[in-house]
Amino acid sequence: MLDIKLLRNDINAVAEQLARRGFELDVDKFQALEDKRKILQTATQDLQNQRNTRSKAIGQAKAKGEDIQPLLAEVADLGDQLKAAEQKLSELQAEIDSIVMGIPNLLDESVPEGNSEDDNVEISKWGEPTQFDFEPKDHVDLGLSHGWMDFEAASKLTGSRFVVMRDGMARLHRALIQFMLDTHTAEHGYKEVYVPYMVNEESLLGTGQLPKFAEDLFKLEGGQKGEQNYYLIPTAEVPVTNLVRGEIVPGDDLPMKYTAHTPCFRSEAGSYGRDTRGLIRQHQFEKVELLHFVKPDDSMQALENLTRHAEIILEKLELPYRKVILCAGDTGFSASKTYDLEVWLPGQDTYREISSCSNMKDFQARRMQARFRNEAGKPALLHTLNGSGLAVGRTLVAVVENYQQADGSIRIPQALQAYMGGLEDLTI
RNA sequence: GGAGAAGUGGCCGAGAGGCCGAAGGCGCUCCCCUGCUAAGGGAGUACAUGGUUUAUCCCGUGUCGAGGGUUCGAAUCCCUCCUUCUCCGCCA
Repeated sequence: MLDIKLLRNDINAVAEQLARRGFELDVDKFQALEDKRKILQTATQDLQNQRNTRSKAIGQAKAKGEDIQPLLAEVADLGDQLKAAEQKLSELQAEIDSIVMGIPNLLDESVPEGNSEDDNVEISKWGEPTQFDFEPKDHVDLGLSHGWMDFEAASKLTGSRFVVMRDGMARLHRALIQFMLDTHTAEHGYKEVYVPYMVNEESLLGTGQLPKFAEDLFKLEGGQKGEQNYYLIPTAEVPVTNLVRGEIVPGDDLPMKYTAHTPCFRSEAGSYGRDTRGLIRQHQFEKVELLHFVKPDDSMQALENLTRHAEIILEKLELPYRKVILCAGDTGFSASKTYDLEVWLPGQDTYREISSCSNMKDFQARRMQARFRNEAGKPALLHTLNGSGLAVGRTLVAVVENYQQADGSIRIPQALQAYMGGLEDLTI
């Protein structure tokens, strides 16, 4: 959520900024609503003031034993007026809120212009695309031929875009998770957290998945109390970031760095026909997430650090990758600046996204009222960041494809061997 | 799942229709006193938001778990929900 004051004072500059990412802000509509709000709110508060003053007078008169009937007559219709005014104001406020909640974050100055992923800019490259002296297969062929991946079984159990993994592949998948968590906690200073995989609506509003992107989520029916409906998390970003929702943390506690492994559930609405083959785009996948809560001045540096922590996983696994900065049109709703890490996939003969690291600045914090006590002792919004470190399913794909041998076996990266009981190869 | 109890500022805790944004204590900040230590005295100390503009000040409004209701007036009374605790049951 953007600062409402910024919208009131400098809406044209905001609109101009948002146009960079292709978002059109209806300036006239917003200002018309704001003008109405100002008048209505002043009037309402004036009525409230009258009510309070007169009620107080009644109380004092009563205490002195005076006759309060004349006073009561004076306030007779005040209540109805007030109720009507409050009603109108809250309707108007709701309308303004829904507009404001639908406005994306302002982009950082360093974000390049552009409309789509084709305009993203490569920042750096690590390693070279893996060379083979045979025709490399993609992970689906490799997985199927050994019975390691079973998409048919998964579709029987559930449906399309799920997988069953068996034997060494299932273990390799698990090993990756342990390896990533251990690296981030032992070497990068993160605290590990375990969080719910279902969250309520407030949490999704806080991180920005709602109200705009409901169709991307799995919403649960039944089994929950009251009228509250739960959602499956689309990323650990939601539960972990919401840990600070409504909190005022001591300034000395910042920066806070958390890592969490969770499954992620995405409906992938609107992506029909894309990446239907294999593990690239599943309804359920595992991810190890990195999150920072920092003071505003530190967030740009924190984004560099966080991205670097994700890069190190790829380097330890010796997987060639490149780092790109997302252009204005490709940067996500809540993000101010995003780096994607793209790993080399021989099966697709291209780089594919494996991590996305973003600085949300105060956008999520404002929605969540996540604050810290600054030097002056006053509460101030903190900054939130998150990134994948890494997407486990896609990392598995990268390992399988880059480490494949001519005979169809998979070499196990050095860094993972300890997590595989010393195993050096996955063979049939 | 059943029975009961409770949610008040950074923390503890009083408050039971009006004089309550809220006693008192702890903590924190500033000042005074004190040779050091320990102790003592004084002042200040919630958040959001409107007027209102970078900010301060001032005035107003809202907030005592959340949302409704009763009332001229609600932390206080009523209803619904959420959460926590205790006991019982069930369970990985």
